[in-house]
Formats: sequence, structure tokens, C-alpha cells
Amino acid sequence: MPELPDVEILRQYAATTSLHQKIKKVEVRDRRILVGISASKLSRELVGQSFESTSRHGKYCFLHTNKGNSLALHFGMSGSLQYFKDLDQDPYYDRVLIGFTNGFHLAYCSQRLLGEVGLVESVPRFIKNRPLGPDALSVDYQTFKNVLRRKKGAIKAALLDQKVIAGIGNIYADETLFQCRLHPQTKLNELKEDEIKRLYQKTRWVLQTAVDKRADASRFPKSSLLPHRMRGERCPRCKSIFGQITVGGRTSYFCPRCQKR
DNA sequence: AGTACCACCTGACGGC
DNA sequence: TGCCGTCAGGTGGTAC
Repeated sequence: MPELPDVEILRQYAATTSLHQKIKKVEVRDRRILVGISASKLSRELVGQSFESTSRHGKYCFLHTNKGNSLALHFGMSGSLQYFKDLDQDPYYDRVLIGFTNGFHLAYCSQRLLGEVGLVESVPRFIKNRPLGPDALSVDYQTFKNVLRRKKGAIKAALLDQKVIAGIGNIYADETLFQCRLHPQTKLNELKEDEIKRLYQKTRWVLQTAVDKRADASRFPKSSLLPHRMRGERCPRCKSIFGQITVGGRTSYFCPRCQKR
């Protein structure tokens, strides 16, 4: 699931449940999820510390410790967090379990193991090294325009490229392009200034709406793409059957009539 | 540089 | 019922 809005909801969840409590235990249930750190080192670094604040950049969530380093979480296609008390409530696919001295636990869950858990000393350096582009919800218009102007290929491929803009994933990219009435394969260098402006505004609207709806795409207005994003469904504007093509290796839904090339 | 394809994983679903 | 191919809201590497 997790694109920017989902990760933002998970960040808020961690912030309301897991701050200011001393970490008693860290259990790595599947070490394939760890990136750049061993299970024993992760445990050594975290036990005795506490998470004091949270942040997010694109699809990454960070829990900052009192020591100054940060737990970095990426949720892949199937990750989530669960905060609970009794171990008999331990969720399925729990890959990393953090136990606090108050008896509660924070579980990083990931069915498909496509995410990552790591520990970083400096979040800005981490973002720079990945590298990740500016966060899709915090980026200003000038920066947004500049990074897209450097690209030439299909607009959807650029929106999905985390090095360009961080946070947009497959379904919110589809919604944004539907809102802008742009075909997913539109070449970026064909975009006029006002189309880039509109793309910027719609990107923000889509992502902010998704956060407001707690990342539940089915709660988008009936007039948008997401509630209808299924094979054989029709465009809410013109009733054409949605087209389905592959762009940037991902399935794209679009209205063949409203979103001409 | 852009794109297409494979790989990493697990599970759900439809067709036969 | 069971097997098989395909697909899933992510990303990195490779080869053209």
C-alpha cells in the first residue's frame, strides 16, 4: 500500500503511540528486512533509548531517538505498524518488534518483505545519499518545476521516480494525471508552463486529500479516478471505459477520451 | 537519458 | 479441489 499518504498516516500513528517511552527490547523476527545494520547492532543502539519525535520524507518514515540517530522505515508494498500491549496480539508478518518499558510494543509488519528497516545517523545525509528528490507535499512550485524540467520522458515515469519527487506512487500518480487530463505517456518536454503549474497543484490536492481521508483511496470523490480504478470501470466524467497500459513498468489506468496524448 | 525487463517476496484471484 | 499464470499502491540493477 504505502505511498506518501499511507506513510504519513503511519507516521502520525507512531507519533501518537510510541514517543517518550524507554525501549526495553528489540526483536528482529526476519532479518531480511534490515538494511545496513545487523539485528544485534540495531538492538544495541536502540535499547535504553526512546523515540522523541518523528518525520517523513516521501515514502520514508523516521523515528528520532534521544541519542540523535533515527530509525528509518520504508514500507514497500505491504508494510504497516501496530502498537499493542499483550504479545498474544502480535500481528501477522511482524518483522521487527520494539518493546517499551510500559509493557507496550510497536511492531513493524510487512507481508512481502519488500520494505526496509535501518538506523541512520543523519536523515538529511540519508536523503542526499539515496538519493531522494524533494518531498511531494513540501516541495515549492519553483523546485517542482525545475526538477521536472530536467526530465524528458513519460510524465508518469518521472512522477514515480523517487529521485525526482519523493512520495508519489502508482495509484496517486494515476489520480493526479486524471485530474490534469494528461495521458501517462505525455512527454515532459511537451508540457507548457501552465500545465506544470496545474500538475503541481493537482499533485498537492491529491496527496493532501488522501491524507485527509486517512489514505483510503475509496473515499475519494466519485468524480475522481480512484474509486473506479478497476478493469472495465468507466470514467466518471465521460463514461468511457478506462484504458490500461504499462508505463514505467507499472499498470496505468487512464481515460482514453479525457486524457489524450 | 529513457525504457524494458528481471529480481526481490508473499498471497489472492481467476481460469482450466 | 488443485495447479498455474498473473497481478499487487515499491525499488534496484542491468542491458539495450
